[in-house]
Amino acid sequence: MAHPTLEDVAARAGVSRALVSLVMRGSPKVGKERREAVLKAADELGYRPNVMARGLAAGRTGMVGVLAADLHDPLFAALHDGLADEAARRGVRVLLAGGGGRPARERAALGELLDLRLDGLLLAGPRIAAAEIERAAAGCPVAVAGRSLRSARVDCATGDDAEATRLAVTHLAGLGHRRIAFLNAGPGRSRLEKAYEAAIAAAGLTPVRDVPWRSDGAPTSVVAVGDATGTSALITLLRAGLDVPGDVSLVAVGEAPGAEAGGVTTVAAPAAELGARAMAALLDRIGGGTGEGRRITVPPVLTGRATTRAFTP
Amino acid sequence: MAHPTLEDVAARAGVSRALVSLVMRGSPKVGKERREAVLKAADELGYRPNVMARGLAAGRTGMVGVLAADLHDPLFAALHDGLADEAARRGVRVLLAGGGGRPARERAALGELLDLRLDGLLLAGPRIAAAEIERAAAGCPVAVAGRSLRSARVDCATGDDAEATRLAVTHLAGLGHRRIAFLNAGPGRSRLEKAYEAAIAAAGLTPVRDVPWRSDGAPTSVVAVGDATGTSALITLLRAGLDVPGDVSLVAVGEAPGAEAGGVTTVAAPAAELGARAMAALLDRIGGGTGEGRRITVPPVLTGRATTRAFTP
DNA sequence: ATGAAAGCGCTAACAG
DNA sequence: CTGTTAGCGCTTTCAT
Repeated sequence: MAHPTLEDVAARAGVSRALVSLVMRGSPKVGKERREAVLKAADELGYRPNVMARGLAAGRTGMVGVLAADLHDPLFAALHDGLADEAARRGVRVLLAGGGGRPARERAALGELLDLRLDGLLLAGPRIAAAEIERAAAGCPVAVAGRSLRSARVDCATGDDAEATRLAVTHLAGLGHRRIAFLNAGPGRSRLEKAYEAAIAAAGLTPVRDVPWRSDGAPTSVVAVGDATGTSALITLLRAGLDVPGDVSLVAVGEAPGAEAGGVTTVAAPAAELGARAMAALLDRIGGGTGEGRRITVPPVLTGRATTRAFTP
Repeated sequence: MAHPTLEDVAARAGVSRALVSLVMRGSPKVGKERREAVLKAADELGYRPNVMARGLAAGRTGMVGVLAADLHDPLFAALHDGLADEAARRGVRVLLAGGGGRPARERAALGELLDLRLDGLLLAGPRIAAAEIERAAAGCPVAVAGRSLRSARVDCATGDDAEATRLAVTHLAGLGHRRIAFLNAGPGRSRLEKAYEAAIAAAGLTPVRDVPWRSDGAPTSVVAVGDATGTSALITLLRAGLDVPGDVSLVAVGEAPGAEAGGVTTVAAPAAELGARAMAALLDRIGGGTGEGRRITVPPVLTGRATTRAFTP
């Protein structure tokens, strides 16, 4: 028998279907004797409950969907580690769908996930319009990780890259660096640059701009911002013939691919925690009814690796 | 109404449920008039078919599951691009599950996917035992990408890293390099090292081993093997004070994270094609009944970037 | 061309 | 404690 059903198990164990259903869900009100008979029959037949049928009948599936806007983003893998752990801890299954980095695909994937009628949805770094998310949230509990929405019924967990930038500057300043440059290759330039400037000012320093390497007032350290900037920045510096961290120290803001392998000191939101917090909020919402959408901010963490060193004149 | 059903649509359109079902699936044998009435009602109600119910009733879901052994592997994202395209092209939905890099988790995720009773399963880089895969394949069409199984009922699509290594050596030799070193940081050392040696011999050269940089017989080029080797190798070389590709050329075998951003010349299996081929095989198997398990080998491709240059004495 | 009826595999009240 | 009876939302014969 390819896929034995509840009924097959019941027949083999000589009991009713309902009894088997109870046993499969671990109900306490079944006699030891019968329970074991059922378990034995199920095992012999290789019975596995059909999740679809179960979901249809119960009205809940015990599964949540996770929509990854972009599977290429290494951030997502870390995020997934955290949210999967949290879900496993609470006995919930996770199903993924990938948005392929394109809003159109993401929208389609969201629709597919919605059509599955899962218990909830977690959107990781969504790029689609807020209104679309809002609409999805009307029919299904929704949480978002990596983007903040102003919505009453969506929980959001985000990092704080302005704070991360500030932390990077502070760290470098604490190491004795006085000339700290800012390097950007990504969106959000002005916002993070402002954070940089504010942090520089707060440390009693002045921004370093467009000063050539090895010149007199050359920076002794760099804060690199933007997703792919960490390792690329290191390579750029090395290519310029600089010793890192001998000549300049480097701190990358945000988890760049290969930052660990490349030994780049990084300050970023702990992605796993971001995922776990978002999942926790989602499961709370699913379980505990409703409430205002939560705004969760996870503070950035500095991971010291091999590209920073105290400034020595 | 939160989730209108077929029945709601039927009532609103003044027809029977069966009629609506036909229309939703685009059957040609429905009068134009009624069809439009149904479509209109469905639209007004915001009707979305429940895929669980549909799957249960139809015996097919129109979805395949993809199990990613390790979401962290950037290879998977590329693989997914290819397989998702192929699936979309053939009107099939894709659902993902992540193995978290640990066989135990992968096993669990496989079970969950199996319990969903999808139309088929695609295993990406599975680390679990062949016997387990075989067992899964007994109850559900299965294809594997990134690992070769000797199984009659599982289709496998793989790259060929020995061939990739050979190609890397040949490319460098073609560029005029005579002293080509081999750098390894990963499993499979002996196999790839043999491929390196064979290619070196075929090019009429001799292997370069343990010769210090800048010494007399120092290598003028390097073939770096192993998953994280590409960018790390570049960083290592730069750190050693070498100009790349001025002093040495570098070819990484396998798609390393950040290889593109770092501008590292790479020779690797085109992951998207790997995914597409595996998905195609799976869908063929689902559609066209059975047949011997296919063995698909996708030849590696060289992506010239900024770390190689012709040798000039 | 359209509707009625019988399930798909399971859960959830109910009775016993 | 256990079995019976209805569905969950949809597809699919089979009549009409």
